[in-house]
Amino acid sequence: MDKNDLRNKLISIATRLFAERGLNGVSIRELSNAAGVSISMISYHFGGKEGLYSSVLQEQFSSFEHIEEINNADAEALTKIEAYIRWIIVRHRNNPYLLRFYTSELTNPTQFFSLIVQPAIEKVIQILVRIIEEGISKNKFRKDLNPVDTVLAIAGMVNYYFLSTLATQELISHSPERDEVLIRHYMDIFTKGILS
Amino acid sequence: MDKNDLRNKLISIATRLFAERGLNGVSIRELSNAAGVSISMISYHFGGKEGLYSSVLQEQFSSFEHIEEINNADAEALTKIEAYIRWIIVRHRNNPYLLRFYTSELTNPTQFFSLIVQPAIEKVIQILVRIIEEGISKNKFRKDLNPVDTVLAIAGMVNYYFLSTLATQELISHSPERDEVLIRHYMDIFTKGILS
DNA sequence: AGTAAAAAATCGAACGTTCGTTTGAATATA
DNA sequence: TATATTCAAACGAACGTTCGATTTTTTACT
Repeated sequence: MDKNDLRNKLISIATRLFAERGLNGVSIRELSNAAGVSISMISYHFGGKEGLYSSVLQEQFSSFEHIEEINNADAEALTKIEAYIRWIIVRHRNNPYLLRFYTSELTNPTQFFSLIVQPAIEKVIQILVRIIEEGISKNKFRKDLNPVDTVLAIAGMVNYYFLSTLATQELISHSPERDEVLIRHYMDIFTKGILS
Repeated sequence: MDKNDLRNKLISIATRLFAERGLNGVSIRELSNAAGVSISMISYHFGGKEGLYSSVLQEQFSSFEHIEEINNADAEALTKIEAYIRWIIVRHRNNPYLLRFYTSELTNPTQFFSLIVQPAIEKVIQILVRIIEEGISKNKFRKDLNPVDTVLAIAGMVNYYFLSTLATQELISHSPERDEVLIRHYMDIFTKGILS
């Protein structure tokens, strides 16, 4: 088998299993059995169990690299904000790793955080702040808005989506249609609050 | 030592350690060492490691029982909403267990969820929905608001607070003063969106 | 193109460690 | 004296890693 074939296969299997039970909830024996290889392959290809877990996390956060597409669109600030909300919900809805990383299981969580997560968050915040500032400077948004705090208000709505889809599945049924209803509702309330 | 003394001591120590590293990240040897007793005490008093963990979780979610105090206050709907936001932030700020429970580590997470968490969430949502409906019926809020979705928008802001305080500590410094600024900002944006 | 040598990939077994639980004796409390 | 609590020791199971042998793939040379 080609080297990358097995690597990708192990990452794929690990992504599913770690999502369900976390780093310490899955053994390398279960992982290697599911892949049909011996347990030594995980140490060989990833340098150990945590190396495999880090690869999974890294892949999960890599999609944030494409956030800039939102800002490149030739649209008004409010449209960009809605595009961001829709983009992040579609891409990351029901993604357990957005929560897993908060409840750290790594031996050195700080290192992973500063390497992978913090740059991703910083990039998103920066771009959104720029969008808000653009809206203010064009007199579309209220002049007294604090851009950073406003970004936090937007991100709050979106973040709640991950929590609610994961935690309250039996309370509130989620679906693409329900996504749209909530996005419209969020934007509706939010729009009236920030327009000048 | 009195029975309840040791029980409370173990729960106290476990609350701190489990918060940092999760159920599988802490061994009963470390827990019992910290308490200065033998490891068999955990099985004796809690029926095992998961029994201790469940006791910790249960205690963390019990404070939601006091949510009704918010609704009893003789105040307008908008004031109650602000009171809710302040209440939950003050009580649960930086509480890692609000995230830990989402990334399940229990052998039977469904059972704990339906017994402890779901009733707590349902109660909070019900009370907030009632507050929104009250605001609508008194012509304070827009008549076309969907109460449930509006609650989700509010809860989104608050939930984000837990995430951001835990995850972005190095990005955005949090403090009681910062709490107030953000609460004011949230309420400011939100108010303009829901008033009739 | 064919072959031999080198490198990479895989395996199975074994290692030492740590885990949570159990047990029976000892101590404290009523 | 009877009951509840605590202890130290031991148990078997599971864990992640390592190691030498074996197989597969790649490279180098004719």
